[in-house]
Amino acid sequence: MARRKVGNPLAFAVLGCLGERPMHPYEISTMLKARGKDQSIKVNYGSLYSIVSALEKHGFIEALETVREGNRPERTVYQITAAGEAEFTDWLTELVGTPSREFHPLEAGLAYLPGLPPDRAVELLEQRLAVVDAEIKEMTALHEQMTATEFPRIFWVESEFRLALLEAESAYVHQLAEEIRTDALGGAVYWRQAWKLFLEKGITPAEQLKDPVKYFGQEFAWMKTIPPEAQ
Amino acid sequence: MARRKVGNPLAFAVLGCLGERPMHPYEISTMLKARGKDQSIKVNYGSLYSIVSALEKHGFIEALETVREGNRPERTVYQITAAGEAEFTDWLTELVGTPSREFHPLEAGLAYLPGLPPDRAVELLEQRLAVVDAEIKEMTALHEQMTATEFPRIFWVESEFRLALLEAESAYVHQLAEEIRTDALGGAVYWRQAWKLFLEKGITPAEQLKDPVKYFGQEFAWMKTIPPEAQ
DNA sequence: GAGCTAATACTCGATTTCGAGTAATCGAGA
DNA sequence: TCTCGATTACTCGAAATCGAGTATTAGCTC
Repeated sequence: MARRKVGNPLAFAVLGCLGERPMHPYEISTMLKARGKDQSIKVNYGSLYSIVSALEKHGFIEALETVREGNRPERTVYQITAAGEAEFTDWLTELVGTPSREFHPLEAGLAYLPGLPPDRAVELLEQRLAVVDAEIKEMTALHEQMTATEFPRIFWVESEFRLALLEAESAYVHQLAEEIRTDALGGAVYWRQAWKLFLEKGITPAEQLKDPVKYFGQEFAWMKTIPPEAQ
Repeated sequence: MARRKVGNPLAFAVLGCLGERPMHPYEISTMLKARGKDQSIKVNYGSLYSIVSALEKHGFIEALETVREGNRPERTVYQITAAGEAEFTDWLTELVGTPSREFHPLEAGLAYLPGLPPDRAVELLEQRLAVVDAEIKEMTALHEQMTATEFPRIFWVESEFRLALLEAESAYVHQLAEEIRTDALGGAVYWRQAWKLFLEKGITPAEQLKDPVKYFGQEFAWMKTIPPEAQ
């Protein structure tokens, strides 16, 4: 069984909403948007109704009443149960107190970076930087505005945290692009040469690995000694 | 239809592996582990066979041969197709060049931080810090070791990037915990008071919101003016 | 009062996902 | 040579996921 009976982060947001007062699913979705919680939690509205059912099935929420206004579809109003409140607190405790292994897509990309020619890699890293830096600028402006209107920081720490991560990403990517461009990155020369051999002479990476000394010089003799399980 | 015909990051890793030479699924899984790619890409071995089938169905890989060694189960060896190579390069290009909105679990937690008493929040943030800082230390040591053995940096940039993110997380969480502890965080005083009222007098947050001036003083009059759609 | 757009309030089912299970074989030690 | 745990290699189905679609109504304009 999964660690949580209902594991989708949207379920966490639903419990958070219903902790305030009873609501019907559609109201929950508008509330989440209005509060900007959809900026910090991935809210997929297609999953909302399945998640509400799952929460009800496991006794975290219960139907309070079913109302009909005019000729509109029926709306079931749900309220949180004691078990639901406990689940929410437990979940919140876990989210704050326990780091969980995240896999950033850029990590996956970097793990296969030699799969692109170095110049192309630099180009793409710079393309990413443009978008990331624009977002940093936008968020910074928003934060300044919230500070100016004295909207208490406790209500937007999640946004501050996101900004901190974006700034770290920007700084790292900036530095990496620079180091590739100037061949200051260890292995960059070899990387450049491997792509040159492939593009100009059609020598595939597999062939290159068979005789690294021939293609890259004596200092790459070690490559033969290391089996395919490099690293 | 989804952006990618096979969207699981593991499919990206499978294409990356088969780009090197033909392999059978189980060999792919051991290769990914041996290369440490499972550190940068979420590899769920339960999904491996479904993903390989999906890749084959869409023409990104094809069965090369089916071999049987001794009485072992049959193993189908797959090779990448031209379409598969194109898909891999396109995917890699996207991973490197285009930021995608990530939802860090801590962001979700911070968005509901007032749901915990301030002192408990500090406690949990510090608990997280202990784990994160231990990991930072471990990774730093590993990086030093790789530098010492002259293992080229280009082969571990993904690890450097992860370290950069962890360091940013640590710095932010450290600062936040400190600011809550010292009430330097905007709104922290109100947050503390709200929990005190609730724990000592049983006044629920909902009741408090109805008459903020009474509970928090004149400077919180604005809270009444802002409807539930705060922020 | 006709027509249009935006908002409201869901529903559906094709895929995808993944944990847990299975079963064979290998190798090390007793 | 017997056993037992580790490794090899894969299967299955229950549950989750999510985009895309639908139908109604409110409110606005002309």
